[in-house]
Amino acid sequence: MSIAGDLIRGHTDAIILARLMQTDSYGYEINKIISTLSDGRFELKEATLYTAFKRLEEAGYIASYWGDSGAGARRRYYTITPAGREANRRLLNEWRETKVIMDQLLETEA
Amino acid sequence: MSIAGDLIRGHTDAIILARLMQTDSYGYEINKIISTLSDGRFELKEATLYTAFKRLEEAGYIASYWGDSGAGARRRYYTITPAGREANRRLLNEWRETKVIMDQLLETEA
DNA sequence: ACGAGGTACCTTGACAGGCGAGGTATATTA
DNA sequence: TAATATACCTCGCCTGTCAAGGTACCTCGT
Repeated sequence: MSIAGDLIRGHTDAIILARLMQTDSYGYEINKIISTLSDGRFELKEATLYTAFKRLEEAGYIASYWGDSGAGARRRYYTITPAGREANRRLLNEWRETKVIMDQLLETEA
Repeated sequence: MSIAGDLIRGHTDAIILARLMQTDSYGYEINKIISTLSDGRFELKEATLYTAFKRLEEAGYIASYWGDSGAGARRRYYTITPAGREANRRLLNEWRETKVIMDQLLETEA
């Protein structure tokens, strides 16, 4: 089974920030890692990914710089800002909260 | 903390069907129960709720009938159909899958 | 008698995020 | 030289959420 768009909607930013908490990275790589971490069951579409980068950068949660490529085209690296780390904490808490509530709503026999 | 719309987006149908798996119910009551089950941390907005009923009925997952009201205005009751029970199983599995994947994406130090 | 508040339903229009489709450019390998 | 992988980006559609507004009934206090 694979997980589609609206199920993840609202968590895209959290996923990206979580990656950048580990290390600076660039779009293509982030997508690969997400795919790997989810055992291929989920991947952000490119349009979604780059839209999210733009949104996050405008919000001041990430910053970017051009890095040199190993092989292939040039890479735009992203790094998380202090505000981004803060947002990451908040979004992680929101996700944990969402889990609890959703479980209550879906798994309860009330 | 309370949970906003987009975090739940895509799971609205699952939430409603889960309620109707227990018993027939009507909009106003379903909303109350959802609010109660989530300890007031989440509630579907009315517009969202009625949009969802329409969508679910068109999909053949629920059916409706007018019931008599105890006190107040008339009530439109909803009942889950066999196809709806099937959908409920599928959506519940999707949610469980989503949890696993999201946890891998958000909680992993990879 | 009347107003307030709870019960109960519904629609319209705006908005935002996901994504299909399309485009650009470079490096490697067959 | 063609294919494939790397790598970035934009446009426009679609869909679900929701603020705002509307209708109607019943009860209770004054």
